[in-house]
Parts: sequence; C-alpha cells; structure tokens
Amino acid sequence: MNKKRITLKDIAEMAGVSIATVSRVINQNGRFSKETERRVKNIIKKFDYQPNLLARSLRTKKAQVIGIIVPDIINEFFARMTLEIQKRLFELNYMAIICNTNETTSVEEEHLSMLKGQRVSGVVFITGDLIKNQIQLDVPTIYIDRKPPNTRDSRNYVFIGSDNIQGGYLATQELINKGCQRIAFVRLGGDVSTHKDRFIGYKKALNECKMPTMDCLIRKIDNVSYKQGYKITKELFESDLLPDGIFYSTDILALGALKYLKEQGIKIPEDVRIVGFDDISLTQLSSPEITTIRQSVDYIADLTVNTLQKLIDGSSIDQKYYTVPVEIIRRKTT
Amino acid sequence: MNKKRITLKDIAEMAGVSIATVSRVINQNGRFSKETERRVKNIIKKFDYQPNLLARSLRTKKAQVIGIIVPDIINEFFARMTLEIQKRLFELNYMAIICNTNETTSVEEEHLSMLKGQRVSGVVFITGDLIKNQIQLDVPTIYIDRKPPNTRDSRNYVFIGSDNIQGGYLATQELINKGCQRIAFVRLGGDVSTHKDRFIGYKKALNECKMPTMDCLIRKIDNVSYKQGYKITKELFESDLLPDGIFYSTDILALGALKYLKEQGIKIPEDVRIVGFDDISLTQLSSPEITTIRQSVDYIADLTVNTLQKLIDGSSIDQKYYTVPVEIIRRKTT
DNA sequence: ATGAAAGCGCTAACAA
DNA sequence: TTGTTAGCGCTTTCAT
Repeated sequence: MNKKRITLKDIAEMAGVSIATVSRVINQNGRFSKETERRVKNIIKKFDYQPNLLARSLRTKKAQVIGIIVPDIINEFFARMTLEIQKRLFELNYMAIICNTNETTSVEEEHLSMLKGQRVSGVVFITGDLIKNQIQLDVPTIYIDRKPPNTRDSRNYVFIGSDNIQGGYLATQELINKGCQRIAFVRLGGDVSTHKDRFIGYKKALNECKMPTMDCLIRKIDNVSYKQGYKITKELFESDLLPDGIFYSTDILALGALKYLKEQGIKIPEDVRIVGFDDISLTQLSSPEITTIRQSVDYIADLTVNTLQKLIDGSSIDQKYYTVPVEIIRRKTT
Repeated sequence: MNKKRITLKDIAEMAGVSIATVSRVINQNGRFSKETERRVKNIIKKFDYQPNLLARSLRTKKAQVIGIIVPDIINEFFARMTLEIQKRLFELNYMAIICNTNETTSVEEEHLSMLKGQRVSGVVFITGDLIKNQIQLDVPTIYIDRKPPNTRDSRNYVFIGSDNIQGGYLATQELINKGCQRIAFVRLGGDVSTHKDRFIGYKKALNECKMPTMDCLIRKIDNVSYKQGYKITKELFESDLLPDGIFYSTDILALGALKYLKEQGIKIPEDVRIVGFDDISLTQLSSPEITTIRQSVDYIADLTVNTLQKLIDGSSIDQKYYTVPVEIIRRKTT
C-alpha cells in the first residue's frame, strides 16, 4: 500500500557515506565534515526523509512520547489543562498520547498498560474519581489535581495541585462576608481529594466565624454535569432549610444551578449568592457572571512539564508535592 | 532508573522454550502445545510482562496508533468528536495520539511529520481553517468536517462531513417560517468549507422565498469565540438595518450573542430570533435555550473509525465522500 | 510442536 | 572525519 519508506541506509547510499555518518548528521553529534553535512542534508530534504522514530526509540530505549491520562476531555477545565501541557511538551519535542478514561478504572488500567507498552518516557495523570490499588509506577509520573494513591516507590512521581483548601476557604469567606447565613456546599462524592479539600476549606471558614456546619446543607453528587447542578439545587430549595449562599465545588454545577434559579425566579445575588470553582470560560458568559475560584492552569502546566522533564532526566526534584495558589474572581453572583 | 524491563527472551528462558514459541503464544499464532501455552502464560502473568510495542511495530511495520489532528480541543464540538473517535479506536486496540494545532499551519505540519515518524497506521484530520498545499498523504487519512485539499493521490483518503448546506437551509427556513424578514448570517471567514456550505444553504432558503440577501446582514469573523459572537452582534445592532433573525454558523457565537442581547434588553424570540449550529451542550443550558442544527457526532465517529479501518486493511471503500444528515433542534430562541 | 536465525531502522561503541 | 558492527525486542520464514 504505502510505497516503501526511505531509510537511513538509502540516504547513506545516495550520499556515498555510511549510515553512521548520516545518523551523526541527523542527530548533530559532530564527527563529520561541513561538506558531508551539506550533502547529506540536501538528500534528506530532497526525499523528505523522516527518521523512523520507532526504531530510534527501540534503540535508545526511550520514546519521545508522554502519556496524558485524563478523566473527561469534554470538561473544559481538563481540556485546557491537557492542551496547555501538550503545547509545552510539543515544544520540547514530545508527542502526547491523550487517553480518556471516562472515569473508569478498567479503562485507566488498559490505557496505562498500552502506554507502558509504547515505552512512553513519562505519564501525566489528571485523575478522576478513582483510587488505584497500587499502580506499578515504573515510569516517571506527575499527578495533577488529585493526590496520588500510596505507592511503594515514591521516587518516581510528583504531585501538583491547586490549593483547594484555600480555594474552599476563600469561596466560603466571600459568601460570609456578603452576609450569607445558611451556606450550602455541593461537592462530588467519593474520595476525590480536590473536593475533599474544598470541603475542608469550607468548614474552616465557617468555624472561624463560629457558624455551624449543617448536614442538610452539604450535598454530594455522583458525577459532574449541568443536570446534576440543576437537580441538586432543586433539592436544596425544596428542603426545609433555604440556603442563602451556595458554594459549588465545580463551575459546571453552578451553571446548572443558575438555570434552575432563573426558572424559579430566585434572584441572584439578592436571594442567594453563588460561588463556583475552576473559572471556566462560561462563568463569564452566564448571566449573572459567576464568582469563582481560579486555578492557574498555565502555572500548573509549566510546573508539570518542567518537573516531568527533570524526572525523566533523573535530575533532582525540589519537592514531591507542589501546592499552587488559587485566587478568587469576584463577579456578579456575590 | 527504571529497572530493566522483562523481555520475550526472559520469558522464554524461564519457560524453557524458544522466543519464537513465546511469541506464538502471545499472538495466538498456533503451533504450540496446550501445555506450553499454559506454562508461558503463567510466567507472563507472574511477571506482568508487557510486550514492547515499539519493537513489534518496527518489525511488523505498522503501529497500532492513529493520529488525530484537531484544531482546538477546547471547543466542545471537537472535543466530543475526538473523544468518540478515540473510544472506538481503543476498542479496536488502537492508541490515539491527539494533536492540537491551534489552527496553525506550521504546527499542523510538524505534528503530521512526527506522526509519520511514529509510523502511525492512519490519521484523522478534524481540520481547522487551513488549506494545506498538497500534503503528502502516504498514510490512510480521514478528513472530518472540512473538505480536504486536492491531493494527487486520492486512493488513500476519505472525507466525512455533515450536510452543512442542508443545515444552513434548515436553520434559515426556520427563521423564515417564524416570520423573520431581515435574517442575518454570521460565519467564520476564510475558506472553511463547512461555513461556506452553511452560507450556501442560507442563500438557498432565502432565494426560495424570494427574499433578498443583504450584504450588510452577512458578517464574517476571524475566529470562533464567545467574545466574537458578542462583538459581531453588537455591530449588527448598531448598524442601520436591524436584523430580526440571526443564523450563527456556530453555537459558540450564538451564546456570545445571547449575552449582548440580554444586556441590551432585546427580547428573544420576540425582537430577534436565533439559530446556532452544532448543538453543543450549552445550548440547552443557556436561557433561553438555543435552537440549533445538530451534527451527529456518534454517527460520524462510527463511520470514521470503520472507514479508516478499511483503508488500513486495504479493503474497498464504498464512497470517498460521505455526507451525514443533520437535524434541526427547535428550542426557545425561535 | 518447536527452534534457529534473519532482519525491521536506528544509535553508539570501537576501529581506522 | 568516517566506517564497521553489534544490538534494541520483536515477528516470521524455514528447518527440524
């Protein structure tokens, strides 16, 4: 089907040199004359020669490929994170294999296994809801967003995440400062560390003001979607204790909430104030625009790629856990 | 750094057979006894052996990898398309390398070059704005969404796209049926075939009703974003000829428009009716919910993967151009 | 049913 | 400065 691809050997023959010399020119390893270089490069260009990366990787035992495992690329926050990381990797001459797990453990494992088979140089985990029971981490790994499970071998990975506790704290404080008395909190259930931390921040802020945390104001959902945000808000407002402030641990939920509140004619921010989390672009587009906690995607992406590079090179790492500051973006819902 | 990975040879030694036999067991190529199979499989399991896919691909000259080139993964429509394709590929045991071009030609070319270097078995192009001058297509390729450039070698690619003309027609007809007199059209400029086709449909609908197309109601923008939708709508309403219906060739633009219209107190659908394109999830979330043209992502993804498979296998293809039907989803903006 | 051996395209150590 | 050569880990003839 494909016409036979041109190889090092072909180039060498045409240039009248050995394959070793051609290889040296390509990799700029010195040990060749200017004249040879010129000739070889011409032929390479002329025939649009493209080195077989598979062969190279097989030989050097490292592929210029990084695997990115992400729970849900449709989620704008993950998409942006993935995109930014991929951009930076590309600049460093890495390809990215992006794997979508749909928050399913088995898929995650299969992906990881294939990535290992491809001998990727490193892996970035933007994790979903899942606790892996002791994944074998023989590949340099960066965990983003959610704290990694306990692994025996801790030399090979690094965790990078936003300061979710502080985020939860800032969000709740904002609501308190605006005079909210009954502040609800909606989060993803399960063991997702990010949402747990936001909850910690929520409680911390309430405690500081001697405000009680009321169980009926704290809601867990199974998955993140507009619909869930809509539904849970409905439930909250149909319950006894009407909230006058709600902190949603993800913007998407807040957006769903807005729809419900508007339908019911509940005024924002007069009747109820709202804070989200992530600062996805829609928070600026909705009306009213949503107050939210911004995670610094660019900063995290930078840190991720730089640290992964170090891990791969085997150079020393400053820290094993990085906490990236967040900021509150005040808009119209508070 | 990584402890030496276990290889075929290691397995063979431990099982007391030759590497050829182990290979046969792994690939289920027959020519081994039940007993041998059992022994080999046990050892493989015990040591969690993972074949080196690079070596395999080098040998077989085909990698179980597909490249997906997409202009902007943040755009929900592209994200969904990418995700669905990737899911299906995964079921067929292919990994997907997803490349984001940011709608930049040079990046697109670099990506393609790296993909070829990785000896991917096929490529899916979800193209952006760019016309490539004769990309060398020595790899089976599916173009989605935008018609491919003219390539000499046409055996190796297939185009799959929605019926954008019909989409534009349906959208415009809907506005006409609701009594709109001055129907504006907002599209991405440049040579993007999808947007050109939607424009053709728009004109067709107007012509059928003997309605004139007015240049000042037809607007082009440079890139797709909420902000652009906002801006262009502002411009339309600050011009002489007030539109009473607007067809946006992408939902995202319509969403931006909604913001402007609400700010100005312009009533939808009383003062102006709106139709978008793509049916992204936000069209259901916005208020009012947006009438739009739905592209069948699942169907396109299916067709893409099946056809790519055929292209790779060298089996015959029914068609070289597929046009996938669209449907209008009527909501509150009309 | 099994093994020996060639070779995919490349890099790198060693020679010259 | 250049060439020769030994593999990287695998699949696949061809023997046996």
